[in-house]
Amino acid sequence: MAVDGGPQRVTRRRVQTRARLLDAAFTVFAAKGFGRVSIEEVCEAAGFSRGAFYSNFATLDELFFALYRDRADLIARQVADALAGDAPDLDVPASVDRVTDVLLLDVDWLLVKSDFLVHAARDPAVAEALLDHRARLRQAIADRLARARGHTPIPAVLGDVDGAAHAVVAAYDGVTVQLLLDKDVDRARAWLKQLLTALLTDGSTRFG
Amino acid sequence: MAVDGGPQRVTRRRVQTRARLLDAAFTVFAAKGFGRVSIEEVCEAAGFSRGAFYSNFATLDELFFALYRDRADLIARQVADALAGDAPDLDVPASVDRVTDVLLLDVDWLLVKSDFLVHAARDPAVAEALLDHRARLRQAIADRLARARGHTPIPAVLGDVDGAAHAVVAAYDGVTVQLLLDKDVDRARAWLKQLLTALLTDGSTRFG
DNA sequence: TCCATTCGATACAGAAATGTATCGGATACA
DNA sequence: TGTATCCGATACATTTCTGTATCGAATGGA
Repeated sequence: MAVDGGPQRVTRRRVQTRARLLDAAFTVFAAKGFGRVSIEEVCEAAGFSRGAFYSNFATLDELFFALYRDRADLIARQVADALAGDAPDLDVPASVDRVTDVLLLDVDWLLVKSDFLVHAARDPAVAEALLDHRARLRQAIADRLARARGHTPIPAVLGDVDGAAHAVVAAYDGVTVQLLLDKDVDRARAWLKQLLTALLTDGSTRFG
Repeated sequence: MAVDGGPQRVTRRRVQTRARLLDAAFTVFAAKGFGRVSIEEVCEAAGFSRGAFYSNFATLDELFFALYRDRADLIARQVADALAGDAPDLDVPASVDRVTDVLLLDVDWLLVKSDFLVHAARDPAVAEALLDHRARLRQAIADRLARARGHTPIPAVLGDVDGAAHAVVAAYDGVTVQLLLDKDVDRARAWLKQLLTALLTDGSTRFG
């Protein structure tokens, strides 16, 4: 029943069951959307009965939260890794390429993440968790930008590196929206790179 | 039953019933999210029985689509009006202020719009409608930017005015995401203005 | 291997949502 | 005003989902 205090012995079987439920949920959520999925459907996709579900989670919301946390942590780590490895003298565009590839890798994840967003938008507790994750993501980006200052100065309008990191995330979110509609990953990547370039590098060359 | 061919006489009463259903749906969708709302709840909020609903719509999806179309058209017209009235010699920042105020006016609408986005992301026909609306929005922005060229040149990295309009929409979407989580409209507006300024004006002043 | 504990399947009851068929009152038009 | 048509309320049948209680099987430690 996923009660507080929980089980004393955490069985190996239990861990696998939980993982399979989460994986199945990801697939089903991506395909139909969180709002249109029943507990039964998740169990069926995982090859379990509802008994297994109620033994591991209290509600579908709880499962969704666990699912999001697991995957979001994974992504955040990937981004941090992708950026932390850079030598300080590498220019920002190279990092932009790398982080863009990580962030726009899996459309299914973007779908689930968007579901989670609209879910969080109506539940302050969930919203806080999402804001936390976004803060971690921004931090990884800000750290990278801080190391690059001097090589690639940041536009003054954005303020400091935190402001710039904020802008990067906003660009990412903005490009994501378009990608969700046209499903064109390559275009989205190119477009995100272009946007980030416009935001982070000196745009002294103009036309008009 | 909202069948093809529909009713011969479109009664006055029918028009009002439909409008009241749409208004009630907007309220309920904003509060609970599309995925968690039943036909019954919409009817109750509107003060009708389910008979009224089925007389006007076949499914909740159909109602949602009509709801989105009505409101989105309204917003698009407001944006177009806000921008079209500008004298060509007014600078872009003034337009930025104006369009920002229109776009980030109503958090409830942003909530519903986001629901519609994740809905559209899983239904190509709906996605096309949403892409259409976005194209209209971009057009209004591109038109305004085209008139401003010379006064405020566009960064070369963004390409032409269409690219710049694309960037404006992306920034809008990106800021919307953050707003949905922290619900801070004033901050979102200030932040959007800052982003648009960074994107559209010459960022020659740097720090680092 | 034995056994205490836990895990997940099954069965059941109740609730909620859906869609339809029908009927009385409202509405537009002559 | 009369009347054919339409609109929305009501009642009903059905499906779907949920949550719980119970039980046999699996598991991990002695």
